[in-house]
Amino acid sequence: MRDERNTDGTELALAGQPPLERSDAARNRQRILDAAAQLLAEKGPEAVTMNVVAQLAGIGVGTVYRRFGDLTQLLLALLDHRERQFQQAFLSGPMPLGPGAPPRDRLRAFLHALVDHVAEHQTVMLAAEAASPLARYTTGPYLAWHLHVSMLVRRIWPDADAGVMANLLLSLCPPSLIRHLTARQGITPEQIRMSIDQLLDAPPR
Amino acid sequence: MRDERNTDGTELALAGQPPLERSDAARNRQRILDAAAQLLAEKGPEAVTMNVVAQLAGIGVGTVYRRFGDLTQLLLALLDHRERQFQQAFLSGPMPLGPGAPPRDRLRAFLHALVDHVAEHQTVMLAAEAASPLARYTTGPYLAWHLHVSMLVRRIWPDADAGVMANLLLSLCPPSLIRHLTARQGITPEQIRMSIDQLLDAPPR
DNA sequence: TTGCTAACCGGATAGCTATCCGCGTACTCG
DNA sequence: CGAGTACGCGGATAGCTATCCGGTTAGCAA
Repeated sequence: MRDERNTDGTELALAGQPPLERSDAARNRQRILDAAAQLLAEKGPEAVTMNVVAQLAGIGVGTVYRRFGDLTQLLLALLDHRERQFQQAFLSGPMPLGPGAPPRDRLRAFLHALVDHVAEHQTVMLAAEAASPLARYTTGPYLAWHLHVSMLVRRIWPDADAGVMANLLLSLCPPSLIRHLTARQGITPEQIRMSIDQLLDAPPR
Repeated sequence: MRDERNTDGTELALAGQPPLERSDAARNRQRILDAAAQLLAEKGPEAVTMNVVAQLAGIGVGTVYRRFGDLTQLLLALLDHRERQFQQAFLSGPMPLGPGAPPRDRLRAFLHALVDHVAEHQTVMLAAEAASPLARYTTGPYLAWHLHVSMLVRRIWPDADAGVMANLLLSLCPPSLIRHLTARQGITPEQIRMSIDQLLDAPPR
């Protein structure tokens, strides 16, 4: 993955704000993530409990809580890598998702991509949502989505409340709904995207 | 308190099918609901736990689970009365919420009313959502909302997938979002209603 | 190398949800 | 009115999340 130690502390002079993680702490963080990922892959999201993760990682449960706060954050940490990819796609990727396209097209492309993104990671996201529903709105990824959509909304509906509107648009694909539609009703992400388009193109006067 | 038996059949509309509840069971159901309502009113939704409810009601915890299945359903049962009022309002109340108005106006009125309804009961609904996020989509109230909105959608967008579209519209006001906006951001239900309108009136080409 | 200290470790613990099963009782039928 | 039985009762239990705190160790400095 990466260096075991941040031996070169001297060079971190200007990045020195975070007080620097001790090497055993960094090692254990990685063990925890590995154990959680393994459990998730082999036995599904139900099996990812703090106790089991700690045991599999060979450390105490208290350590897991100190590193990740709670189960929700541990689960979300597993998605971190994919989340960064997604962010890069809509911040600086190719059109129409990335910059350059008209705001309306970018919004549509973003919502399409978000549906797929959520559908792909529904198990983890749903487990996180179950552990604490309000957490969603304060996670890094959500805030990034919100910022992006707000910007687009300001350009599409100049006199709307962009903050609220962005939240409404994002709530069109919560993990629980995606899961309900795809797993319990046999709906495909494609069908969901079509309905979203129809909703945004809206009013048959 | 009230009648020991459901001889009067108040709730049992046309159903003799359910094999009739034993009197001690009915008495305990009421005690549980009373205890839960009291806890909710006096100490907030956090305090409503199965153990505490059982103790306050003076019965065993096993009984609470047999009567209500799980915490989510117990909490939702507390809303049952209000839920029926709300249903009556959009099924047979005055225009524009009730029948008679153009579908588009009814949909708008329904979403406005739903925002208020959710905002009013956000604490209970949020606790229910936290206990199990997927339950939302299979509760009686949600199914009733969905049926109603589907009907309106079929008339507004005749060639849309009404089922999916209705779910999307309903997910515009999940308890968690309403709570997040009102409690943590200082947004009023009125502002949320305005943004919903703007979204539905949609596209500034 | 040695000593110091802040940070980390992890088992014990409290309180929760949900299930199980032997005991007790309300209702039915003769 | 009296006996049988199906249903309800509720304490004991397992497994979970999250917290706490005394013992331990990594990293730094001399």
